[in-house]
Amino acid sequence: MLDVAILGLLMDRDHHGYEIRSQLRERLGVSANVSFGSIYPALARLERHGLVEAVAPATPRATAVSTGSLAGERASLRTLRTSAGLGRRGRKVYRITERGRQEFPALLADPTTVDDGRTFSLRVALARYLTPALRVRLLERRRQDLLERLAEVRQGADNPDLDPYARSVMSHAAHSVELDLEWIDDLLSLERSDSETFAREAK
Amino acid sequence: MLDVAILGLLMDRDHHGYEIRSQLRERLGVSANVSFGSIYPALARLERHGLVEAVAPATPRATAVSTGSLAGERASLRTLRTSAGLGRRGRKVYRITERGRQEFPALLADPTTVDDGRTFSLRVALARYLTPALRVRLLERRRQDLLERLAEVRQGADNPDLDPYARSVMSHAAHSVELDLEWIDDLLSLERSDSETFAREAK
DNA sequence: CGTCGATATATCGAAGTGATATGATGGTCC
DNA sequence: GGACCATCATATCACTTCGATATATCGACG
Repeated sequence: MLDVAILGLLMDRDHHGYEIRSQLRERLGVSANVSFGSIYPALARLERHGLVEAVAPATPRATAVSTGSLAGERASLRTLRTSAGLGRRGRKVYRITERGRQEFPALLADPTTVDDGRTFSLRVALARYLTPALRVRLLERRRQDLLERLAEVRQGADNPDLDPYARSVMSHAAHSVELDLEWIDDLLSLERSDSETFAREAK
Repeated sequence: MLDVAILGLLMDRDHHGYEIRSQLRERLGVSANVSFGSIYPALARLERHGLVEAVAPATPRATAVSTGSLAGERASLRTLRTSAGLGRRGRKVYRITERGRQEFPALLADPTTVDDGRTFSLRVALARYLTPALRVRLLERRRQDLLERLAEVRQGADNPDLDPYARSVMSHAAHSVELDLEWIDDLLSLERSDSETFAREAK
């Protein structure tokens, strides 16, 4: 799902790898610091698949092709780095390609992957790129999963075989799932009132 | 942290791999189904390190060393499987070793690893194996982390740059963290009232 | 008798983590 | 002006975990 998150950020504007990490926290609500050991390979992967591309920095200034002077060699080195997408300060800025833009909504909506808490939050954070119908499907699928999970943890919370600490974990998990369900129900009612508004306006 | 979870289950009683997966959900509150692709390698790892060992099943019955008859070959096959810890139906039951028992509390309390939600819940579910002082340290460390996280997500919830969906994710994250903090504060006050009770009794 | 669903172990490639290395940039203190 | 340090930035490594897949056994059902 990291690929989707990165594409989601690039839909807005270009980013380099280091920046993506902070943006994941600040804009998409990802709680853990995603490691660079996953971000850089992910960018390379996306580039290989043609969904993103490295862009030349704002100040390319790599015009000099002077003869073999020391300054010339420096310039040609700079040109090399620039052509590879390496800008000032060694930054490598990525842009989403046209193909990336086209395929992103399908990746975001992909119904074959089952959501856990993290991927679901990520998808909601990017939900503006989904159609209203896909948003509702996303929310209702998660709602079903949470209802099943709620039954499980409630059973655990009442299980006298468990010691007080384990029961406390179960009971807190139940409250946490209940909070999630309230959130989802709020989002669902917003979706429905939006579509009503739309229906009324269409009349 | 899977190793700690498995050892925690084995502290109670022997288990085989397949069973461990269900027990993680039922007794330790792990929400995602941990894949067998991590459980079996984890058991092999723990066995290699001498923290767990395969046990012979309840009905070993591997006495026959008859000559090369067909029945004899079957029996020797059975013996082979039995000696490797493979019981009836191919089950491989594991037991925690004495060394495993000794090292488990230190692994569970390990202060060098930073908790996310999953590892923290896991540790609380196994908190009966910690001393009261280590329990309090665990809870207070997590409390600090959550306070920092709360400031972050509250900022995100108020950030007008974000669209309504992303803000909703941030706002729900804030509520969720608040719920976690209430839980931790409850657990902490329980720890303190327990130690008071102990202090009173010691008088 | 066959076969279907649950039990059970095992392995593979891909993806993520945490640690570590390396270097450029910008600010500050004397 | 220059020495120095924190931050910014990319990259790579070994190890862990995941998701999919293969395989075999057991019990129940018609």
